[in-house]
Amino acid sequence: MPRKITMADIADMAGVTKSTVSRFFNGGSVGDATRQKIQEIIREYNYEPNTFARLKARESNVAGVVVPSLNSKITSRVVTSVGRYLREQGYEALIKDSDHSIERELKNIQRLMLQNVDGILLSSITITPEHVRLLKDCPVPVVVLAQDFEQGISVTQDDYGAGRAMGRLVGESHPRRAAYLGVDESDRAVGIDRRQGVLDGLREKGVADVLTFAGDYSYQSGQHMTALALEQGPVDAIICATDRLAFGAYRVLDERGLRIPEDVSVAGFGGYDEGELLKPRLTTLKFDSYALGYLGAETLLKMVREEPVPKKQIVDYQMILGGSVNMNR
Amino acid sequence: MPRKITMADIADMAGVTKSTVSRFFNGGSVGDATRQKIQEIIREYNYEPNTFARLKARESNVAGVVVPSLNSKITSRVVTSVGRYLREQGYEALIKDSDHSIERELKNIQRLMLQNVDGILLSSITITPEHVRLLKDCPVPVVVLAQDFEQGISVTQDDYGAGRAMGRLVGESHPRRAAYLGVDESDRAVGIDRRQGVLDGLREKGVADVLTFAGDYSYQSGQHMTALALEQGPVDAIICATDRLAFGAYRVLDERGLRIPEDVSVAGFGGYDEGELLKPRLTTLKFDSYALGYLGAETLLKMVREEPVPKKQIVDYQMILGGSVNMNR
DNA sequence: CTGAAAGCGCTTACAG
DNA sequence: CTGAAAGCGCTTACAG
Repeated sequence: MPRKITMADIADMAGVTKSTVSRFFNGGSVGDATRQKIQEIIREYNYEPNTFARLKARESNVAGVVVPSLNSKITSRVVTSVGRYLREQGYEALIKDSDHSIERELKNIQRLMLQNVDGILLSSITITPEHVRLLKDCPVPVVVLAQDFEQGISVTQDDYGAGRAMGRLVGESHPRRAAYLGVDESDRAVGIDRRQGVLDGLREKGVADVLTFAGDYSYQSGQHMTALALEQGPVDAIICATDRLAFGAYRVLDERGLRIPEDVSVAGFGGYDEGELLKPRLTTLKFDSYALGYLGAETLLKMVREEPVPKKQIVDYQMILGGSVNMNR
Repeated sequence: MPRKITMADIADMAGVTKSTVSRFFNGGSVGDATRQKIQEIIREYNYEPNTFARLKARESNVAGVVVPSLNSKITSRVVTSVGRYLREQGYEALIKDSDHSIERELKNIQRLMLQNVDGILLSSITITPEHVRLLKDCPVPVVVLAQDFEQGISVTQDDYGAGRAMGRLVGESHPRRAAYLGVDESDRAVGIDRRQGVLDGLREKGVADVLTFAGDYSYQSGQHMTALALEQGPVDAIICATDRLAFGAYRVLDERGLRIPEDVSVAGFGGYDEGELLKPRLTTLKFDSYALGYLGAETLLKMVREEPVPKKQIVDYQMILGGSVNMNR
């Protein structure tokens, strides 16, 4: 296998020192003839400097991106969007997947802090006191995505407001008894804020009898919680913390011969394309995940450049009306 | 903001030189008392060495992973699986998303080659002559995922065989006229091999009248190609290169009042969970993407250790029988 | 077991 | 405009 080509090799071939080649890449002054020559050689060898060897550079032009998983639709949207913005700005994304483990998440943050990244985008599973302690000593700017972060800068979704909007919408259908299929409170944004919004929205419309459940984010969990809800007697409406959970609800309701929305209304959060495939189409609420990623990355780079940024930004959401909520009652 | 802590800082605090701290981390000989002391200090400061500063190390313990997109279900499964294996082995994944651009993919490969990674996992959009040229000069081992790679090592799916199995299955339903909704030939595995398998499988069962289409991987494309197929007269069976395309077919057939499978059989590839939600459930074929990632990573690390590896490995697939193919004809 | 020194691939003042 | 030198955070022979 061939040896790796380095900046020194390029310099030799161009008959200059690596100082000059380095300046060529970093926008320092380089003579026209020299520039030509270097240009030719790097093209021939397809050379690009090793970003990670820039140990002495003031800026590394690398941003760390910590994500809870690479398997989630929402996260995929966020990192794709973050990646695009960073690329446009000449930055590279260093993606760290925590694979659903909070210890790995903390470790990932810890590592990035000591690596030469210019900043960190943290799409956290949940912000624990350990997170706060760790981030307090962070030598580079941090932007938290999709979770509130009192101690610093965040770009979030209005989980409470969205929940409330959905609660009201479903409340309009006047269910006698509703169920909320949620997730564990360790995820503050979804587990607590979103749920509270839904409950408040329902109450505003006079719906007070609400069963609440908490599971994980899986399709199976949606099925399981739906079954649990039905065991406790008749339910008119099921609001699910995510579309995937709603998919599970659809299946169980179908198995039991319960019609949507005539017998039971169903609603979700997420706006997954697949909701469109259901009969009836799922009523859901879609957060602008692309905006979340974009704004997060933009805010981080502003912080790197020491420009002022808002402490908190909230992205928009959009209600997608399917036919799964009974509006004729 | 606090300064970054470095190995030299740790060494100072422990009253030794950084040589010793480095040996501590890399398994060199360190006295018991010294070991204790260093242990304490790194715990207190949560220190971990900067992986990317290991410029002189023989091995970086980093593997590059190039993916066409972070938005695809299959890719998500593959990188999750790759990440898990690498982590178990004390390796780190450096993920490079090409965001559907072949130029970016080449650039990503190029960059990784010059960065200090021990090897590269390439989940390529397609292998072009440029890929071959570039990879020929690669200073580190490369494993190609999900595409044949004559010039080197690959872990693939049996796209042809899987296509043929599906072709035969649908052929058993004796459609008078079938349609295949595919993708561009630039993706060799899916665009050519899978399609050819389907066509051959159908032919084996006596189905020769097959309309073929090519689009992209989107839901919209599935709808569009289905509409095109129906314009050309009645069609009994639609085989789609991916489940997403099949979702599009479902929608259009539904809109036209055509029943699945009574009027038209539909089949896909992918085994997405969402196929289960459809009525009837989608008949689909699922490749073992987790095995693909796992084996790919395992093979790469073997190559790094200069152990022998097979030139080509093929992962298994599984037929998932839904109710979308009419078996009563 | 431990340290001094050289070096990895790059960047940055500082001279000239 | 260009180069020599020092340095980034780490690793590795080589002495002792």
